[in-house]
Amino acid sequence: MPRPLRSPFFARDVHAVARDLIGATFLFKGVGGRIVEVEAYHHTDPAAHSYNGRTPRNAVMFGPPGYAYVYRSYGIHWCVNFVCEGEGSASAVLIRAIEPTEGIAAMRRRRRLKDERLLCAGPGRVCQALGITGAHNGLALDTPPFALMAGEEDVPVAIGPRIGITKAADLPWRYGLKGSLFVSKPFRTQAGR
DNA sequence: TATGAGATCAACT
DNA sequence: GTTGATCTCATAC
Repeated sequence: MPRPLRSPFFARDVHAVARDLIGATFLFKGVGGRIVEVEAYHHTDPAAHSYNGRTPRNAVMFGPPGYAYVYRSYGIHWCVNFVCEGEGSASAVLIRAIEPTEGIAAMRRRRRLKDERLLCAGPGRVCQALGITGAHNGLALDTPPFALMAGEEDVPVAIGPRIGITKAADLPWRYGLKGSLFVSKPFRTQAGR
């Protein structure tokens, strides 16, 4: 039986959580799949929303671990993060891509797309496919409508620099499932370099 | 394949 | 007024 991931799982170093989330199953109202790509954001990181202190938008990041931080990106998209470490540490993991396994028909309806690879290949796409919006900011991840289950042990994890940022862009804080066709952009290790 | 514009909101200068 | 943890569509090479 799948093991649910609860608060203690998130009350750890944000990089350990990010790596362990690869291969885990993430569902929202029964729709979702296997997490194949995430990025870590530490509060000491200039690219983190929490770097310059607390604002109404990022307040959830300053709360306890194991909660969802949902924010609007570029005015139109929603992106979901999992709050990590301890209360006030303001670190989080951005969910960037999912391999769809549950509720694929519902995701296709929301995204109006046939290509399964693109349904959840990007942080904005993940929220659109699963139906996550700002209304779900601050909800606990271990109770409905959210559900999180541990995946297989020892999945192969690829690591690389984060995407779409300008500050601290060289830090290798992006984690992915090695060889997955569902990531938003390939990892260099996949391309064989 | 690659680059560019537009959509449109919160935070910051 | 500008920028950004984005995506889609259009046009160009």
